[in-house]
Amino acid sequence: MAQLDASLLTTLPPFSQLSQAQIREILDQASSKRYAVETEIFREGYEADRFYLLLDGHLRVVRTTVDGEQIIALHIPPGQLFGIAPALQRDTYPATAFAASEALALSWPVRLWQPFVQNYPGFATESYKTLGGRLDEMQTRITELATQGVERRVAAALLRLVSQSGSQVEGGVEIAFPITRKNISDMTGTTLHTVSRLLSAWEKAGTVRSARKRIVVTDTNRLSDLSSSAG
DNA sequence: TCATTAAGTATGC
DNA sequence: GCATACTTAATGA
Repeated sequence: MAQLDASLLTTLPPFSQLSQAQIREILDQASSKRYAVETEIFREGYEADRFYLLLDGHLRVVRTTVDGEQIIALHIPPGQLFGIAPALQRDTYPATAFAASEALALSWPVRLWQPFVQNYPGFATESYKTLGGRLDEMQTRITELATQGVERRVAAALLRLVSQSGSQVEGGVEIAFPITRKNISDMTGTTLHTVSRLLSAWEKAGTVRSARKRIVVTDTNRLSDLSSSAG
């Protein structure tokens, strides 16, 4: 898109090895779109006609179980590719993506995936690194679900959120998008009540500070202890 | 150890 | 003032 500056992409891993001319080409073929909070970007099971790059904001990627339960698969921070079904040899999206905060994304038609992979050095390897990282995280979480107690899982989830999507604030690091106790319970396989109790206890202990839809981790080391040992 | 039920308060359009 | 977010306690698997 003409109004987008090429410098938006030069620092991002999938494009960092490309010339200005190549980045121009890529931008010229992109559509950019803004998404309001809680807007659906694409839906699980639907034809994957485009792939995306998140420029700003955060996404929540959700899978729906047979009985209609929503499981939060992961959150995506700015700068990452998403909806890259073609990289998985899929023609439908494996999950539904929502804007967790107001978001801005570029997208391209899937038919450009192969040309991108072939023509742009580093694009493929960086894309697969992104996918690999997500796979690692999801496997870690499955293991946690099966083997660890709720407190450890919630502590680990908060740590991942602040490390991937944290912003520095006075006295700690805040999760950079609105997140509810229900959201956290949907990530960790517990209930919003248990998450609420844990956060209340941690707040009393000085480990976190929270308000409605906002969570600040004030003692990362303590959370780290909780996530790895009994506490 | 944790989910569920239930019954309340707080917060924000 | 209503819906949504959150808190807390009690009960029981």
